[in-house]
Amino acid sequence: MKVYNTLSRKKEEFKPINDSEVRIYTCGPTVYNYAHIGNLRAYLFMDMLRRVLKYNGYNLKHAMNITDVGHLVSDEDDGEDKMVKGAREQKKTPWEIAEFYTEVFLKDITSLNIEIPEIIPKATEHIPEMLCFVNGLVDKGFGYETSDGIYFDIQKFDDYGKLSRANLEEQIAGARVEVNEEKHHPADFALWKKAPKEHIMQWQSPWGMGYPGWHIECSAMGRKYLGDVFDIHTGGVDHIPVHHENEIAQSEALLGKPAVNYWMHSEFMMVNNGKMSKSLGNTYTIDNLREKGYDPIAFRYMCLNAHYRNKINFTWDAMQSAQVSYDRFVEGVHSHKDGSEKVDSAVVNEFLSDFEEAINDDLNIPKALGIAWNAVRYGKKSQHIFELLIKMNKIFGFDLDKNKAESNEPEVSPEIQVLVAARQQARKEKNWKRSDEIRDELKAMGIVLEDTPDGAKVKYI
RNA sequence: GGCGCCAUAGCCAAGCGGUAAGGCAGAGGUCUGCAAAACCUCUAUCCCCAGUUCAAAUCUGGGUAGCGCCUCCA
Repeated sequence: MKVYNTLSRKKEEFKPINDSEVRIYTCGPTVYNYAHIGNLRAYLFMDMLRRVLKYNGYNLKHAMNITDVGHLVSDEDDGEDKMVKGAREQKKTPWEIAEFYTEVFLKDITSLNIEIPEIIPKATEHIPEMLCFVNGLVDKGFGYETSDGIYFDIQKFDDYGKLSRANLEEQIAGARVEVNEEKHHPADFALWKKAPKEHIMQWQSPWGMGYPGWHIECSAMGRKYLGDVFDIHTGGVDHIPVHHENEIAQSEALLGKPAVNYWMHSEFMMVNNGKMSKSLGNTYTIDNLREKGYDPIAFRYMCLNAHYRNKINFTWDAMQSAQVSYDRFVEGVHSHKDGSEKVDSAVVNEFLSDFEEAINDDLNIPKALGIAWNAVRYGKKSQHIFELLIKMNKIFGFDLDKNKAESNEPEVSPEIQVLVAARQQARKEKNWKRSDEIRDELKAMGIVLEDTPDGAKVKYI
């Protein structure tokens, strides 16, 4: 299989360090708020990567951190810290907040059929590893102490900026960089911060009480669970310029060699062609989708319909389109379940090989989905096609097993049941007028009937 | 100011040099008492200009539009 490596800006043949087990690190969430659908897209990408690797027979050792220490104390603009503030008002500790949102996050990704990585380390439980990492860097001369913390000296690391290919000098000339006289270089970043007394979370260190810098946790936990050198590191594109650049600097400075072979990044999700961010207030959560009647898996479908390295523009129209497509896709798959027509195995094999070629070409899931549709729409109904689609679904991860009709069957009140029965009776008597009256009546109540051979199906609008 | 991404039908979106996947919407049809649902059929020459090539949506150069990052953010 081929994957696009941000470091080389090219698709490369994927060669794992260890033939049987692929080691991956994914930058996980900071659990201080609800994850929005843009965040979730990144984990959908991670899930695709996992599934394609497994499809190719690899075992996975995959770590995704939970960042539960960081900017909880900051007094940012009020818009965003409402959750945190609210939680504080409820007299919760940062640990309780973290626990709450970690649980919500895991529930959210589960509702999208995202497989949970093998290892979910929490930052607060790895302070010793981080301190060890920082110490190592200081010993090697890459870290230095200032009055407020320990900083990484990027000028000592020749390759700084190689991932984003940023020209530091030029960037700094035009960028707003806070002046910190004590830093050797404006872009030097904190490995460890000394904590003011009022800082909520702090730990003992060789430099007094403090808390870890924003980048060190991933380097330290990745190394602990995956070893000095591992295969793939993933994250969102926003991590390229700073977070991952800094991880590279830390790890390579300490190890004297690259720690990661392939860097993979997923693009952003836009809303109405613009940026989606908490600070703009245009973010949606999984629950928001549910409130509007959308199945989380239909959102999954929407994301799978675009390549992970391209932006997706989220609109409610697109969401609606995805829901309809997804429902029809599932129904289409089932239409082959009991099919008895014969399909040449060459046809099935061609679908499969096209499919495999697509997923192995840097996770071209949208193309694979198109191929699956061609199989669904294939002229003959056949169990062989059904089995093929089931196999493909190892990648897609849709809810094919659940009977959609059943899972969507709403609770029908006795009052409505009476009306439905009355209409059935009228239809039996070919009293179309009465029958249509009842249908209109129900429609006014927000209920739509679909006549099937097994009777009328009740649907809420 | 610097770095980077992108521009394909009404909408979403593949395609990466050999003559435009797929989905939604729309139109027509089958089915149905009528609807609905489902199913079938149909609908583009790829932002503009120039170039390379037997051949370009795909490569090169120049425009134009949009977007992202450079500050916490997937």
